[in-house]
Amino acid sequence: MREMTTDRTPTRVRGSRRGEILDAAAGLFAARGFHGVSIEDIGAAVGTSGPALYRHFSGKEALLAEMLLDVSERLHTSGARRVTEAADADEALDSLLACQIEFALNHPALITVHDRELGNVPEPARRRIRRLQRLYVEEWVTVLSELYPGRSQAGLRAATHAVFGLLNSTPHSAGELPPAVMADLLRGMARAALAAPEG
Amino acid sequence: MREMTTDRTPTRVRGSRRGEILDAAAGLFAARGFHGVSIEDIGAAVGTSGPALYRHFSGKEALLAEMLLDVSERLHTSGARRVTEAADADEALDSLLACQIEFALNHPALITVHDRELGNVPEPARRRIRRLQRLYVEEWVTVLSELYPGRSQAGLRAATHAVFGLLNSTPHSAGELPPAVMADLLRGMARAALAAPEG
DNA sequence: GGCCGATGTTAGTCATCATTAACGTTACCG
DNA sequence: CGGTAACGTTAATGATGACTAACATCGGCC
Repeated sequence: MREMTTDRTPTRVRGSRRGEILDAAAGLFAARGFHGVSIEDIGAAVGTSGPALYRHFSGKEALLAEMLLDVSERLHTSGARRVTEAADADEALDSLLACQIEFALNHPALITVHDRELGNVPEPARRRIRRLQRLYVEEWVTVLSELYPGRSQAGLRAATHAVFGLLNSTPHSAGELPPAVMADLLRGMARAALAAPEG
Repeated sequence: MREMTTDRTPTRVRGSRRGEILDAAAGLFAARGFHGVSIEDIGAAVGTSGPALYRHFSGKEALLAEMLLDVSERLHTSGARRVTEAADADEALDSLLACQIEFALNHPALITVHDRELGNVPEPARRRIRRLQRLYVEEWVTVLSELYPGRSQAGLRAATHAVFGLLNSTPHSAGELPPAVMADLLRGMARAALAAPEG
């Protein structure tokens, strides 16, 4: 989004290296935490050694920033798109659930890093990520307000965070259940949890 | 539990410093991650500077180990006690929920560290912590098996992890709701989520 | 009053690590 | 061909950080 690559394949495949690095870093960050992973580790994970990373990112923090920004953007925009396409609030909630579950099941490392490492992103990018996260939560709260009128915004916001926690539990119970079954289980639990009476 | 302190106050109050250090470290680890916090940081947080810690713990990892071991033990034993005291499975689940919610609301930092930093605990202690965590999950699964017969163990295990994620979301939505209201909300959501049909 | 144990302090020491420098290599493009 | 852009490589360099050493302090207890 910042780069001027001419889109002609520069030597090998397009931006393959960049993506490869981001993927490897996500896995490592999820497993050991941002400060528990060295530049060398990341390089080794993609078959290059250490400082080669600086050809693709300006630094370790920049790498993390891009990763989190990308996740926040994907969640927010795909959520927003599917919500506007939905016929009613109930369908919108289905879409939001489907998005989040699909993402959590397919990219557990990104989900993990996304809600752990915001604190390590330097300030210019941090604010943007926070903003996207806030917008994403507000999408949920808006849909839920329509679906369950009479519940307070604060309560719905807390409920939304709780459901995120529920759905993002996926990295902790990895592989115990086939993905499709897991998805159904999570959807059912989330729907029931949201429908629970407030007090 | 390992120390031979004679229980006569050694200079000031009993083990005050030890506990103080563990509390401060928990907050810091939760906020910045194990590797993002230096021994100096922890010392500064309790008013001493740096290496004073080594009078109380053999090292940074030992400190973390003790912290996680303590949390795992508290969750497991308090859970186990309240379950055996319960009249039936429904009451047992109430107790488990109450324990977990109380802990999550009162010690958000410990909860956060507990499910993030196991990987940084050195091997002798790690196995013990894992064992306690497994036992704790099995307590839940046992109660749930009795309450919802016909559901698979694997499904109930995944559901349990999901509920932990839901309840432990508390650190993310801190202070939006008064604790008592939050507790009721979480209890209601967790109960509903667990009661949701499997598919 | 002098020893001791608990608890600190400040100055090393030795690793690790992010980042930079200086120096190839390859492949395409004119 | 010669240039150049993308991509790597191996050595510094400079911080930071865990841990150790050597040296106080201070409250009780004989």
